[in-house]
Amino acid sequence: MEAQVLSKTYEPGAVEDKWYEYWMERGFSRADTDSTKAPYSIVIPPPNITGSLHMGHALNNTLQDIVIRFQRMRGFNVLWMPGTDHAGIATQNVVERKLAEQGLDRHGLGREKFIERVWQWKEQYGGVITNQLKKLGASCDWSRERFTMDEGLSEAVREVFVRLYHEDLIYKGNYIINWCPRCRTALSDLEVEHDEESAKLYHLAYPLKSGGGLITVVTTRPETMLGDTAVAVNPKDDRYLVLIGEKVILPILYREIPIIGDEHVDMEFGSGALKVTPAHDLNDFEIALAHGLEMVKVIDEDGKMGKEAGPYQGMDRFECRKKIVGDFERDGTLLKMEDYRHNVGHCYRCKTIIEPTLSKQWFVRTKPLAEAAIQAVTDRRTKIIPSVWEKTYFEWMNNIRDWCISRQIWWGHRIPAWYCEKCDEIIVSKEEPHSCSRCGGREFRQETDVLDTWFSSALWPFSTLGWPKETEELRVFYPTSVLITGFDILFFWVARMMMMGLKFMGDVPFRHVYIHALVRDIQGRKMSKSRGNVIDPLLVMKEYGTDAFRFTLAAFAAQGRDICLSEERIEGYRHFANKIWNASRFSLTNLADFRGIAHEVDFHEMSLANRWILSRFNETVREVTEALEEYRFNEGAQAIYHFIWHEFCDWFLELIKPVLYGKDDQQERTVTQYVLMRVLDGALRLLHPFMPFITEEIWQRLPQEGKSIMIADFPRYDGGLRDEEAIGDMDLVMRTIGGIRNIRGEMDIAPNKRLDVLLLAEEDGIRERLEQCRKYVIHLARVDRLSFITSGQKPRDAARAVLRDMEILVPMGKGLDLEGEVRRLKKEIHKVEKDLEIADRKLSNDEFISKAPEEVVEKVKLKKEALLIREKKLRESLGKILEIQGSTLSKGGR
RNA sequence: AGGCACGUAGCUCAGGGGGAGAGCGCUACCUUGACGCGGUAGAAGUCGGCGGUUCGAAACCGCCCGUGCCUACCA
Repeated sequence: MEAQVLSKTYEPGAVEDKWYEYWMERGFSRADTDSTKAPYSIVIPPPNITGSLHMGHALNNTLQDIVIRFQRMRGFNVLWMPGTDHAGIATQNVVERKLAEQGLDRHGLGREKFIERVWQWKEQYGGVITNQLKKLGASCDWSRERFTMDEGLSEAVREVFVRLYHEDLIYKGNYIINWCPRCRTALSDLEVEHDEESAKLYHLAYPLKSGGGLITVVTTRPETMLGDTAVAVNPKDDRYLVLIGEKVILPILYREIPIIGDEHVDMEFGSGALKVTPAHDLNDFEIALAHGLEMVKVIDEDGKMGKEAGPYQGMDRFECRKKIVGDFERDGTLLKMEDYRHNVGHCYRCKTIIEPTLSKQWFVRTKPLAEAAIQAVTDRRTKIIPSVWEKTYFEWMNNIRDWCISRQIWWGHRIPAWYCEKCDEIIVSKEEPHSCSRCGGREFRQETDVLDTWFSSALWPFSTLGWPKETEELRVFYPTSVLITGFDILFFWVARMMMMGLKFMGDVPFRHVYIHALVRDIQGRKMSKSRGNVIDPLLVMKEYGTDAFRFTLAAFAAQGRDICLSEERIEGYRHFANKIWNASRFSLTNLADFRGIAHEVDFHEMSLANRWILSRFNETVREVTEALEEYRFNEGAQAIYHFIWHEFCDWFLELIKPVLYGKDDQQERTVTQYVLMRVLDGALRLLHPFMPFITEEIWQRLPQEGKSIMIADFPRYDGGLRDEEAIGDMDLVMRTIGGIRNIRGEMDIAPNKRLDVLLLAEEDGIRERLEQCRKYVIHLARVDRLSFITSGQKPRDAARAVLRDMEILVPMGKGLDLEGEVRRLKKEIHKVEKDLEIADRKLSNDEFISKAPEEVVEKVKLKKEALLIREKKLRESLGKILEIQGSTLSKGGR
């Protein structure tokens, strides 16, 4: 017998890289456009090239890999399309910071040189995250890896831009946008984070032009008063009605501005009079448009006061605020200052306070695109899972606003628009134009703005497949099967892919959208570097093994919104991996001399243990398959966990040990080896999507011919293996053994002491069934002699366990702990009585009898009968014990 | 301000209209020839509170309390 040499514990570090390389070298994850198999595809949410693997990536990609491996094993032609995102602002910031360390800045370098530097940086560090994904086991088709700025994708971006522009779905316009003075770029609404902050609410008095009156306005940003071009009041407001049409003298600058009536003004808030600063507030901007007001920009791109700011020119906006407040105070026109909490917008990248600013930007007209995207989800061409997110999706889509897509940075897709040097005509085309369509001029300057990073991301599901070319990839793999992502980018990304996919492909980009939770720390906080609460997935993988980590993520994936990762859980699943390892070690040792079976064995001829485990395995196949089909990762994980540990290891392996060790029945031994082999192999396959590495490591040692478990068939449910009788008989065995063990525990009997056990089973068939599996009971409960008795033969001095269909007695002689036994029996009687009470209450309720479904009533009746029998037996037993106790006492035994 | 989640054993969390579950932790015992990263047994919860629907609610509905998140142009 050649012994397999396996170490006593599973060491993940030693095998993970080896198998990943093996898979990749042999191209097991490669998709094939010529395949006759049905296609199954997922596009990865492309991580930023600046990124390094965090918990969110780990969860997201683990779930994708589980689905991908599952579907691949089920026989689909699988494509998992990988790639990375150029991450405009983020990447530019990183490189700028690096330059700053060398005392350089991008302006000194110039645009071209700077972009060159970014590409260099990308070559050097951009692959970090993809290597980390490989560590995680992600079975992407790396031969197709794409980057949002590579040539093909850039062409797709230009194509889309040009087509949208010519359909008037992209326009350039003056608008108030979110400006980050530090990044010096416009941001979309989504890129602004709102946080509640403490501030002051200033009450400022503006003098009326006609005579000595004053009107009070209220603001949190006094410095913007320099750009005020009106004061607005609600036309329904009696206090101010007469003032509408009057003029106000703007303090400090002494500009005349009108008092206007506008219904948007809230009469309840502050004084009910609103200072209108169209160039620095969205709301004011809209009022100004409606009333044809002037728009005066007083804050510049760098956050400093501009030339319209009069005496404050050149000051930082917050310094200016202090100064102006001081000036008002001095003049006695600062009427009040109160504490106030309100939301302030911050740049999502650098946390600088956003300055709403009037600016000329490029926009996508989103409403026409959104209609189709709403329709596609309404009629379920794309299904959002879990469906609660549909509501959020609709809410946003229905209230969508035009999308500001231009960014004043350098790293990104430069907008394909050119301005004629002679007449300023805008020409939008994929390549630089030859001559101006209006004046025939031949000199052009290209638009300097680049596109929002999410613009190229929106095209990802088809641009990565080769669009605008008509490729085989598009034909086979579009629409993709599912998109798996966190809810934090539902609007940023999912919604926009829906719009673009429908617009340019004429079909939804994915059939399903599965939204998973975000990973938070143990206090439920979002993990972030600044909070210092990050758990580094790479360290976790190193310490506990990738498989244990992946399994933990899958097991946690149920929660709606949050996953608070606990290291104890990961440790628990490391133990699970080790358990699998050792069960396999045991199995392999005992399979060493297995040479296969001569001919197929009839399932119904097999031993109880064999039929039972095959039947249970089969059920587990069904559970795991159904769970994964519906993205219920935690349920799949739990089903396979329970099967392997608590059925395969706890019971099956223990049950078959005598068979494997014994030499007498070679036929049963061979069949059992066969079943062991089959179930172990099947369990590994079921587990493979969750734990790819350990399953491969073990599977390769099994006597089989396959190249890799990764491309082996996923087990299929087999109706022929369903065996209710085996399940029922094993239940009897397990309860009997449990009863004996319980007595052992309660009576404090040493585990290795062999017992004489008496079974009283008078019900029909129970005794016969138990007779057939007595060997299991004898072995696992460490029984010396197992005898069946009738109720007349009950010994007095026995510890007993009363089950619903039998009694287990262990004669104890003098060793019987009378008091302990009395206590235990009383406790059980109490429990039974309580259950009886509940059953009685139900059965004596006429309405229950008449209204509850028949099977429920029947169930309660049966239960009551069983309880009554059990109660009777327990009382009998108690009586016996008390009798002994009484006689012992009367003999003066105490 | 609106909206959406969540509140179940000491901890982390499943489940979900008819007998309260798992893992970890805890207690006791066990080096039984795969595994002490193990085994066996055990203790432990008025399923956030109050109402309602129902024959029956931990689950469905309403309100309240607590927590978290998302959306929003109240200066």
